[in-house]
Amino acid sequence: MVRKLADAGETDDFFELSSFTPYLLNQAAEAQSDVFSKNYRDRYGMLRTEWRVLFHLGRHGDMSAKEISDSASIHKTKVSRAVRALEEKRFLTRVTSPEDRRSERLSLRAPGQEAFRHLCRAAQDYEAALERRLGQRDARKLRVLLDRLR
Amino acid sequence: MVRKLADAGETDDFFELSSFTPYLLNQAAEAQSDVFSKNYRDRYGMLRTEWRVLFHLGRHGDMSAKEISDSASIHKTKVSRAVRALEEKRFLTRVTSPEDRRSERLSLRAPGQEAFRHLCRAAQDYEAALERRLGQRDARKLRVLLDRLR
DNA sequence: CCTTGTTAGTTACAAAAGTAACTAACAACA
DNA sequence: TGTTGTTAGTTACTTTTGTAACTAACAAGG
Repeated sequence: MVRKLADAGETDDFFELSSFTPYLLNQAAEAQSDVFSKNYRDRYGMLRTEWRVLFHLGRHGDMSAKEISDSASIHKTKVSRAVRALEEKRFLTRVTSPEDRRSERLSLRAPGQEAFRHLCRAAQDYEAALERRLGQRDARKLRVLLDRLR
Repeated sequence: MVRKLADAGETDDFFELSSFTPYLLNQAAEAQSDVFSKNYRDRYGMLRTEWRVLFHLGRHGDMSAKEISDSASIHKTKVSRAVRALEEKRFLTRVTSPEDRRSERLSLRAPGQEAFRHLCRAAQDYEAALERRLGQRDARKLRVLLDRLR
């Protein structure tokens, strides 16, 4: 844990990357994401952004790409690509908005709604498993702390 | 926090993406990484993997790419590219190992060592600031929890 | 109408990362 | 020595992401 710089005796470098918070955050995020991504990747061939867009549509009802982009803080090009992918998977339809022909109303189709419900259940199960693993107190504490870091 | 699926009354969907742990983890990790990356990106034009490789060399003294790859859990192609970039920046040299001519001994040059020390200080400062922000207890708790999630 | 400026969304291009296949060197053993 | 298998590291190819430029539509003021 504690060691000096290779040869120079001048620096007292009591620093380990493996206990550096941004590093730990990244490792943990990657590990969790790898595990959960199986749910949308293996069964639906979805990417993370697609699952997020699908979620927002399922959660909030019809929205425009702009609204998703704003509410989910996803860049508009990522949303644009995710929408196209979801459209090709027949998970949603788009209809040009009558009051503003620049924007499109995005709606989940039946298969999209089904995927949404299935993935929500999977997410809830995942969260429950995590909670069992960490204990309810710690799981909640973790969420609070992470929220403060955003 | 609590809402039903758009119109179908059958599903009780008490689930918010914004309190889903993998999502929070990702948001927090990205936010922190964005902030700290300025340190190695703006001043040295380094990528995250390059900073990690530099760190391991500074921390453990001369190593081979394979050793870095193993000890840091970074895929060998990423290490390979990072090593080349660091070499082009004149931060390290490579010498073919005499006892195994497949592998190369990587050594930090003076500018690399300086960058290492500077970035370690920056990381320590960053960690200290985070600790002030969260409080020592919570900062430590966070690290412990993140460690359990890897 | 006709500018000027803004907005929704797409496309094109460049940067980064993952995967697989490759080269060169080693090791072990018939 | 020749064969077979393994390892260190690189390269080629593909996928994903980021950035900038673009198109079409709107809005406000002259």
